[in-house]
Order: sequence, then C-alpha cells, then structure tokens
Amino acid sequence: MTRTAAPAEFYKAASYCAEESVGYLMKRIMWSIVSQADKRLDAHDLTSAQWGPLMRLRNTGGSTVAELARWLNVDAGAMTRLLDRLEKKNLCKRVRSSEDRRVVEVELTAEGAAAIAEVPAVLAEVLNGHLAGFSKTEWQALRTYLQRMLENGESMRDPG
Amino acid sequence: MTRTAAPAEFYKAASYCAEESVGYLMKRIMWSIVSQADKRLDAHDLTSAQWGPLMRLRNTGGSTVAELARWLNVDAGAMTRLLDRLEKKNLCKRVRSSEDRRVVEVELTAEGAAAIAEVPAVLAEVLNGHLAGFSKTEWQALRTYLQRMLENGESMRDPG
DNA sequence: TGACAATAATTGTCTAGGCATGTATTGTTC
DNA sequence: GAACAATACATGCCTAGACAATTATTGTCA
Repeated sequence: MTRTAAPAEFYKAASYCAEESVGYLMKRIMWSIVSQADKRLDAHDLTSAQWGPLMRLRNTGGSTVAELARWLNVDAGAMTRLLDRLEKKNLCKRVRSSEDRRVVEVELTAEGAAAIAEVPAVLAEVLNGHLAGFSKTEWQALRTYLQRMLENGESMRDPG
Repeated sequence: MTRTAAPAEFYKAASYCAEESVGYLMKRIMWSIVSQADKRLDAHDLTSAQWGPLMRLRNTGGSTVAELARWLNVDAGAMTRLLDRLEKKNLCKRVRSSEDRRVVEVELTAEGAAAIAEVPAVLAEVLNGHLAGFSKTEWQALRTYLQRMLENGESMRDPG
C-alpha cells in the first residue's frame, strides 16, 4: 500500500492566473504540436482525430471498436462514427467477430496503411522540434515529471 | 537575432511509439486535469469549454468576441456560437460597441460571475493534486521545460 | 435452465470546433 | 472622396466528442 504524497500548494484560489499555470502551458504546447503535425499531414486528407485510430491499428495489427475507444479515451459512439468516416474512405474495414458476435473487428486496409506511412516521421520531427536544445538528461527529467503527474492524477481518481 | 537550437533527436520515425512520447503523456495529463476539474464543477452546469471565456471575462473585466477567440485559440465562429449558449443562460451579455460598430463587447453578468466563483479554487486544487510530491525546485524546472517547448514551437511556426 | 447482470456496438441529440462564405464597418491609398 | 484592403462578427456545413437509450450477445448464478 503506497502512501500518497500530499497535494502541492503551488497554486492558490485567490491568486490563480491561467497564464501561469502548468495546465495552460501544456494546453498551448499541445495546440502547437497538433497544429504543426496537422499542417505537415493535411496533404494526406487526414485529420488529427483520424490518424490516431489508424496508427493504433497499425501497431496492434487489428483491434476492436471498444479497444480503440478506450485507447484514445473517447466515447464508443464517437468511435463508431469516426470509423464510419474512415471506412467510407476505404482506410479501414470492419468485420463482425465470429467468436464473440457482439464485437466488431477493425483492420487497416492497404490504402489506410499507405495514408499513415508518414505519420511516425512527422510526429518524431514535430516532437524533436519542440525539444530543440534539450539535453538527454533534461528530456528524461521532463518525462519523469510528466509520468509523476499522470500517476498523481490516477490516484486522485481512484479511491485514495 | 537569436540563433535557434537544432531539433533534438529523441524520437525516430522507424521506432516511434506513441505511448512513450511526451506528446501522448501530456495528452493524458490534460485528459486527467480536465476531467477532474469538470467533475468538481458539473454541479454548476458549466462545461470545460464554457468556463474558459467566462474566466477570461472576469480577469479582464470585459472583452470582445475576437479577443476571446484569440485567447482561447478557437475560431471566431465557434466563439460566436459559444457566446450564444452562454448568453441564453444569462451568464454573459453582448453589446455592440459605439466607438467601432464592427465589434461586439462581451461582459460577465452577476449570474455568470457567481457561476465561476469556484473555478479558481477547483483549478488550483486539481493542479496541486497533480503536482503532489513535487519540490518547488522540480516545479520550477518543469515550468522552464514547458516554456522552452512552447518557444521552440513558436520558432518552428515563424520563419526561422 | 432461466433470470439477470455485463459487455459491444450503434443511434439520437446535444455541445463544440474548423473552414469557407457573407455582411457591415473601418482604415488606407491614390 | 472613391476604390480597395482589412477587420469584426455571424452563418452554413462539415467533423468530432459526450451522454443517454437501445439492441444483440455473452457471462454468471441461483
């Protein structure tokens, strides 16, 4: 049973200022990363919401609607409709499972695989660009900090 | 004229893995922060998209549609419709400017101010929770890293 | 086995954002 | 002052996500 650290006291209600919070900072960094990745990928007619599930399909070699929705942290209904759009563009294919007839298996088509071929290179380039000037030590420190924030968030959600 | 640092090479196209990237980490932290703030605020019938402009109005003591859209990094059309919804709930009020008849000035109503009264406390609490166990030095280092990433993103966007 | 819960996928309805277009107003330039 | 660009706001149409309800199927347990 791990003892959870007490919350920090860096931010106070009375003097709270959005511009100075790590939340707003991260939000702006995400805007920057997503918009730059989108700009480099829009020739492929793929939106930032669309290459997410396609990449997941590529990495896992096939998945299901529910698993994709969980991994991308979106509603199952939203995933159904996103897959509708992807399937209409022939980027993925849905097949009803024979073992469990509730689930629908999703796989990447050849066209879908071609569409995301450049995604890893673009993401790597954009991330590396945002980390320009970082030493390896600094990069690792940043990842450790982020990992700790994520774990703190999880223990806030679960009954502490 | 500041010399821009060369992009880092932490991520490579061939071995790119979403789970290990700082981008996916930050995305998950933002999910965690937003969902926990929303959970603590939903009694007030305010969505995460709605307290943003209201807080900005509170901090600036009034603004315009375009300024709000710029600050929140959204489309002016989206802002118009968001303000439609907020105005329908009597949380803000729009008045055509008399100096420049193109602009519409937006102000917080008393009801709107009441609705966001607890937002700063909730945001401070959620952020502090995610920073549990951080020393002041670590928090400052994190902020510096994030600030540098943001600046890197800006110099990628502008002609380098 | 039969009742009941749990899970998977879908659909309807809402909020929400992006992009293109339209309209009114203001600034600029000749 | 008239033509033109620029700006502010609004609207239409699309993608997208959240929530609730529905249906089909599977698992569980008395």
